[in-house]
Amino acid sequence: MPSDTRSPRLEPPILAVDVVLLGAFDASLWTLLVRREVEPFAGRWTLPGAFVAIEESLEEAVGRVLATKAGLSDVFFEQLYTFAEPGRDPRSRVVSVAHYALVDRGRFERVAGSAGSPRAVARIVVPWEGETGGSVELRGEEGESLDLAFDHDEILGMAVKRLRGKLDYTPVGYQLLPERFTLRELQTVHETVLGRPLNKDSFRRRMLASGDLEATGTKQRHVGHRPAELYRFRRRSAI
Amino acid sequence: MPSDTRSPRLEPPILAVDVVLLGAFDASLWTLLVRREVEPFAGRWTLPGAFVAIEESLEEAVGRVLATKAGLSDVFFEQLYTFAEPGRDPRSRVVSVAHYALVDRGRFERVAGSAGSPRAVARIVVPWEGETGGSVELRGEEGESLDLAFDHDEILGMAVKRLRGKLDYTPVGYQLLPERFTLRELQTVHETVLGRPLNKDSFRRRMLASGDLEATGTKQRHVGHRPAELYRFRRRSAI
DNA sequence: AAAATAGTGTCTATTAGACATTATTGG
DNA sequence: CCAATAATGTCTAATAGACACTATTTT
Repeated sequence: MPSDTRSPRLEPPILAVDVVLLGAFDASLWTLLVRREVEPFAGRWTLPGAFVAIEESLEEAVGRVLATKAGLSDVFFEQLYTFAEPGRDPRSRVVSVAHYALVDRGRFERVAGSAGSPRAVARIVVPWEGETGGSVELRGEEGESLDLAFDHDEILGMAVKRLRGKLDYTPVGYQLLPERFTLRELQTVHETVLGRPLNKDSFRRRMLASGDLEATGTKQRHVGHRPAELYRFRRRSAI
Repeated sequence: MPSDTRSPRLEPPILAVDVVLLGAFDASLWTLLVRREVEPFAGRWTLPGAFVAIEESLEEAVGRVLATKAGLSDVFFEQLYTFAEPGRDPRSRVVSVAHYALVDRGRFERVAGSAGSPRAVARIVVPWEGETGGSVELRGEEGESLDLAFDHDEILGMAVKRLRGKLDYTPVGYQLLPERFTLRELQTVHETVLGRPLNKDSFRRRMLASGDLEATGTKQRHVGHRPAELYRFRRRSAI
C-alpha cells in the first residue's frame, strides 16, 4: 500500500495462482500437469492454476485449485514466488503467485490414477546439483520430454530449488510421507529431493536428535527382513 | 496462467510493491519509513511503496520506489513475499509484492539525512531469537514506539526473518557493507542481523574458507590499534 | 539356515569454540 | 612504553562419516 499519489497510471492485472504439486518416490520428484484447452498454448502442458476470485484469498484459491484439478483437500502448501513480467502472458497482464504443495506417494498416485482427464504426472529430472537452481526437465509416461507453456518451467525450477533449501532446516520433508513411516523411508525422501545419497548413520542420528520424531511402537510387517520401527512426525513444541 | 476457464468472476486488483530498506549499524537493524499523507491511515507511517505501472516489471517498480523515496540507485533487493488478503487495504483490493533492499551504513545515513521530507528512519527491535519469526518493534529518533499502517508490521517482521535465514548460506551480508571492509566489520554486521554474538575465530575461519573474500592488500588507517586488512566481496565463480 | 535390512557401538575425520601468544598500529 | 585490536597457533568439544557387529523378520 504505497502512499505515492504521484505514481503512474494504474494497471489492473489479472491475479492468478499456480500450484506445483510435488511427490517424491521411485527415485524422482513428480509433479502434476494439466493440458491447456484454450489459446494461447492450447494443447500444451501447464501447472494447475486458477484466477483468484474477488474477495478470495490466495490460500483459498490454491485450495480450490487442489480440489478442482487434483481432487485433494487438506494439503500442505506454501507461497513460492510471484511472477509478474508484463509479457509472460501474451493475452494481458497476468500476475501469478506461485505455490508449491507436497503430498505423500499414496495421495499423489490417486491423483494420477484418474485417467481420461486432461492431466498427467511427469517425472522431474534435475540437471543441477545442490541449490544451484535453474531449469529442470520433465518426462512423461513413456519417457518423452514435456514442454511447459508460459514461464511454468521457471516456476517449477524454483519450486525444486526452494524445496531443497528448506529440507534441512524445516520439517517440510514429512509432508511427502504418510502419517507413519520408517527412518529409511524418510531418508529416501530426503535423498530424492536433494538428488544425492546421504550417510545412513548420520541421518539417523540427526533425525532422532531433532525431536521431530515420535516412535509409534509399531513396526513394519511382512517385509522379508527385520521390520523397522514406524515413526510419526511430532510438531516441535514452542521453545 | 491457469487454464481453468470455469473460474469464478475475475478480480482486477491493484498491484503494488512495498520495500523494506534495511541498514545494519550501531547494533541495530534500521529501516526507512514514509509518512502517509492520505486516507486511510493518513499521518501514519508506512513502508515506502508504489503502485506498479502498466507494462512495468516488479523490479522496475522497486527501482522507482528506491529512487523516488530514498534517492538511491543500484541497490541490491530481492522479492520477499506477496500480501494479498482481501481486506488488507480498506479501499479496494491491493496486492502488494513486498521486497527487501540492503544498503551499507553510508548510503542509509545519506537517505536519513535529507530532513524535512515526510520520511524517517526507525530502529528495528527484534523481540524473538533465531528464525522464530513474528512482529518486530520500531523506535523513532527519541526512542518512541512507531506503529505502521496496513499490514506493514507483518511485512517488516518477515523481512527480518528472511534476512536472518539467508545470511548463513548466501552472500547477502556483503550488501550491508561498503565495497571494502574488515573481517570485524563483517562479523558485526552478521551479529547485528542475527541478534546474537558470534565466535570470532570460528567466524574468521569460516569467512576466509568461503572463497567469497578477496584481500585488497590495503589496511585500515589511523585506528589507534593494529590496522586490519581490508577485504572485498568476490562473487563465487560458477561450479 | 539364508537373505535382507534394522539398529547399535566405536573409531576417525572434520568443524566449531576456547584461549594463549605474537604482531602492528596510535598516542 | 602502553593501549588496543589484528592475526596466528594450538588444544578441546561437538558433529559427521565409516565400518564392524548384532538383531529380527520372511522364506
